[in-house]
Amino acid sequence: MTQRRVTIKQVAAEAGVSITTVSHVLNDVPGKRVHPETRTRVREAAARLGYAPNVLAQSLRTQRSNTIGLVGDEIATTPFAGKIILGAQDVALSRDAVVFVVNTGYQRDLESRGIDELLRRQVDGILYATMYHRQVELPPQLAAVPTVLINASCTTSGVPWVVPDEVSGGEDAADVLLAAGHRRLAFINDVDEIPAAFGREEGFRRRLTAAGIRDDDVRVVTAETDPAGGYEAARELLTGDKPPTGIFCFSDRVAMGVYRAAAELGLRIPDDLSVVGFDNQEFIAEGLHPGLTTIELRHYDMGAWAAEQLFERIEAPAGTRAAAPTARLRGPVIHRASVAPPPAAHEPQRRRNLA
Amino acid sequence: MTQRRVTIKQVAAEAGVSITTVSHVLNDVPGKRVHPETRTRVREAAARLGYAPNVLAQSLRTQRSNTIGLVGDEIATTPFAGKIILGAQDVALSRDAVVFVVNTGYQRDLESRGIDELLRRQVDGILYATMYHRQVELPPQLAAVPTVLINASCTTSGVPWVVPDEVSGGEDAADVLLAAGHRRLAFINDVDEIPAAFGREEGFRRRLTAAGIRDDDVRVVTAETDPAGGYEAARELLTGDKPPTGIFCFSDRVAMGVYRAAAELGLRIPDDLSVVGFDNQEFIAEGLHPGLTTIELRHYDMGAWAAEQLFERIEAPAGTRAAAPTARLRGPVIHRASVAPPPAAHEPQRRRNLA
DNA sequence: CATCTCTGCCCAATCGTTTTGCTTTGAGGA
DNA sequence: TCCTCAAAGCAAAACGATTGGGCAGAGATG
Repeated sequence: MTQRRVTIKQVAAEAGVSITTVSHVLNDVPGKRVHPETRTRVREAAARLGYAPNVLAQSLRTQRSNTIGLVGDEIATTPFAGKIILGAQDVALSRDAVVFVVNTGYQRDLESRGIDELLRRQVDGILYATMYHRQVELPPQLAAVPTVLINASCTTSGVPWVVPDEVSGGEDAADVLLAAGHRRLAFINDVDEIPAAFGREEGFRRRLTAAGIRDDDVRVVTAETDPAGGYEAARELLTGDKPPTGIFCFSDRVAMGVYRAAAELGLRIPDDLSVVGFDNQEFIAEGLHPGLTTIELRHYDMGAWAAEQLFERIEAPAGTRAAAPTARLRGPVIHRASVAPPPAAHEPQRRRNLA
Repeated sequence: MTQRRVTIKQVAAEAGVSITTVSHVLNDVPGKRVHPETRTRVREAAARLGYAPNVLAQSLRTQRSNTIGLVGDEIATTPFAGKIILGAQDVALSRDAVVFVVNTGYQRDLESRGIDELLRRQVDGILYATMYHRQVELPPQLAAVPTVLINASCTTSGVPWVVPDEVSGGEDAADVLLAAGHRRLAFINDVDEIPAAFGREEGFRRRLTAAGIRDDDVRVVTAETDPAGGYEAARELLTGDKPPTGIFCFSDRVAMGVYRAAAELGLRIPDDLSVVGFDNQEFIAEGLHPGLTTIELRHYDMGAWAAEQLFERIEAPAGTRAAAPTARLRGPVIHRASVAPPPAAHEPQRRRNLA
């Protein structure tokens, strides 16, 4: 099996020229003159034999492997991650490059192993992704090779990164609820002190105060980022006095818990309670009933942006070190059916929708 | 940046020997005699310089790249897929190999592009995975290289494959419900005619008849494999006469719809209705309330099994073509809280639980 | 007719390894 | 003193490409 692949030498023989010439015509080397007739002869020979250059040999010679690595703590184990891979892969493939994927879990040694293995294979660059938006310290080995961060920022200068725009995510969530007419709101935030938590809360609060909502009409509580956490938090919010008419959830999974709490309390969504999620996690946001209005996390685009940047840096001649670009990607709000005007009754605030 | 990596030549210089000798000692080439003292001198030099062989050069020479490819239609875009990647990667890394991931979507040309790109990089073998268990025709290019199928079977002989054991999945689901005492059951199957649909139904039915359940006490309906489909199907099942007390769902997403239908009809799970899912799709099975009892799909293990097989075949000397092994992996049932004995009342059948 | 200038092509070095033979050295036997 | 042989190490040829520098031959030029 595995019959030997056809090499440049065979093409040369078939076309009756030297391998040099074959290389010249197949690569369209500028400044090299070869007779048009010979050109087509070579091309035809190559086509006839089904020749495709051996990338290993090519890479060895040119010191460019057309291969990038994607390493991350949970790059393969969460639903988001796949999208990152996909984004990166799509731009890679558009440049005839291929992507190594290394999932490190949270074992520092595995990460190190993986990166070494990639470097030994002369990857042109590495995408370093984290599952949750956070700040990281770069593994030292990465200094040797162009690197771009995904879903993470870092203090080392000169390293581009891309993260979700948490603040405007919070703003957008607020806007959706405000636009529907809600004036008493809550945010179920993550317990962990991470950029996503800070940012979303900041954006959310900012828009509410800008809209003139009084401080004691907005409650921010924290909970575990899962359905159980959301359930607990929502029960507490909804059974207290002056319950919110709209709840913004740190994640779709949290929203899942809110749905349950609402159902138990006899509150219909969206008639009695509006809910906005975060992530647009397929299977949840779409699967809930009614469909969950939520803010999308643009994992595909982060992967693609990062890959673009990476190739940019790989191709830039050594000296040209432009300042490292960074990006905060603003996710669109995905409108489904979980937001509606608040129930008309017993609202102390001015009421606007007098049909 | 990207300071040149240290090569074998530098190690040789540092140790004061030829590169031949360095190679001999570092690879422990059997039958080659080199003085113990020289050995340690070389080893120390290598360590001091932090030498790691260039895999590209190595591969070029040895025709073995220690690299495998994982290509699949949705290898990166579904929650399952990640587990497959992970399983494959883990066994690969344990052999100092690395995994290329190529997601092809359903575009035949992209698939072809991707595979070519992998072959040009001399991958030692390829794992070919499909998202849904089905039968496939192998891309012709794969004939050139060892291949193992994941989640798919194929008619080409000599190609190992691994798939979920659908039949025993159906059996296990039946057993769970039977053991709880249910005698009137339903299966919401997939509309598509795929192995998963056939197999699960076969297993499910087999156990029921073996348990003496009468044919008109088991209903099998089909629905789209999503919450909406499950909802519709469940409503119909539960509002008809002689409604089932236990429902086996083709997938956890379908079960999600069943939960909603039950809630609407005032049926509590598991008191009034028992539900069994399939997939153990994190975030759903666990996130539903009460937690969904379901059959796990062992994606990680499929990835790992396939990778093992692949390396086995790669390492087997050319002539040794053992018959291609195949495997059906039986998933464990994950017990949560959605199954309980049927309600005691108004059962026409013999009643057993007379507390 | 000698020289110059293109044109069209090829030689050989190189990338960093592995691997197949040598070659060198010194000890031991005749 | 010479020969043989094992031990220890090295030179050089791959692997399959790219690339800088030639080199032959045909026209053009003086």
